[in-house]
Parts: sequence; C-alpha cells; structure tokens
Amino acid sequence: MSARGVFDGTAEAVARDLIGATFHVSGIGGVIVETEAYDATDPASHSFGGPTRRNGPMFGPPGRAYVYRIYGLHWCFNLVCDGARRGSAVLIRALEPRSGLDVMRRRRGLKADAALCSGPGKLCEALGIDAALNGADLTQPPFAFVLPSRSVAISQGPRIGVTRGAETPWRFGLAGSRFLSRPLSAVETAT
DNA sequence: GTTCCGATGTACT
DNA sequence: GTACATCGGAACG
Repeated sequence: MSARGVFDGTAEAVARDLIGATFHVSGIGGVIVETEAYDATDPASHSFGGPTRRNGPMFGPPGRAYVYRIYGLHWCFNLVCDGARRGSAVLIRALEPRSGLDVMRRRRGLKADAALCSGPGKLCEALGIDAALNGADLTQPPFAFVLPSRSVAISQGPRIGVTRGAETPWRFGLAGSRFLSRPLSAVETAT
C-alpha cells in the first residue's frame, strides 16, 4: 500500500494498519504502537454531529493532520482518513521511541524512555506537534511514514477516556509492547 | 501499587 | 456553567 493510500480506508482499518509503522516528524519518532479510531457515526468522535470550527480538518480530504488542544493543556494528533466518508480520523496514542531520543528527553523533561511517548499528549510534546501542524499534509515533510513490512500481532479493546461509545473496541495496540499508554488484552494478527 | 486532584482552552447547553 | 479522545504529582497503602 502506498504512503498516500494507507489513509484512504475506514478509521478502524487505518488504525489497525498503522500499528507497527514507523512515524517521524522532522526525523524524530519511532514505531506506532497504539491508535484509536473515530468516525462521524460514533458519539465519542469530535465529528459526531457535523463540522464545527475545531474539527474542520476531519471533514477535509484524507491524509491530513487534525491537531486539537485537550483539557486546555495538551495536544492530540490525528490522521484524517476515509475519503469515502467524511469525519473519520485515527488518534495516535503511543510510540516506541527510536530516533531523536535526546531531543524527546529534552522536550519531555528527561523522562524514562517508556514514558516519552506513552500517551497522546506526551507523544505530541516529544515530537513537537502543536496547532501549527493542524491541517498539514501527512505525505509531505516534516512527516514521514513507513508501513510495517511484516505481519504484526495486534491487541484490541475499548478506547480510553471516552464516556459515550465507551464499549466500541476501537483501540489498537502492538501486542506486548511496553510503550503503550495502558495495557491491552485480546490478541489477533494483522499486517 | 492505588486514588485524588489541579492545571485550564474550546465546544456546547 | 459543564464536559472533555490528558498528564504529573501528592497522598496513601
């Protein structure tokens, strides 16, 4: 699948496909180990109920970033996907740090490696993602994606921090990874 | 290990 | 005014 094509699937499919992919921002990054899917039919999604000033990028073309501030303090980074159905996106929740560890530690305040990117807010701080990248094209610098070449074991479960749609099992993780924001249980295999 | 809490921008009632 | 796709530190065991 091409770097552009990977974003043109349902949120659930893209969230699954990106587990094990490498992701860098200006050369800083690592392996995506945790994602969550959201779409317009989903009461937990910002896109549920249609476009607003904040969620604009979710209703634009796939392959763009949707960055928003949460709890007034942190940033969350999403990949807009599904060209056939607007309002779909994948939240990147955790990364296994591989490149630019020194930069990440400086930005995060010298945290242990497993705590550098183990959550959506932490990951944005470590990678330097903020509102300046909202709406940016994910197929162009500073972004770089490389999909996994081998099949990876994926765990799946309910999403974190949501109240509405809490049962929907749209959180995906690299099975057994110690870099997750929180553990997952059920295991299956995917590419 | 656990629970509780404060920080505080933006959307929405 | 209230809720929210969070985090880190304090208090406790």
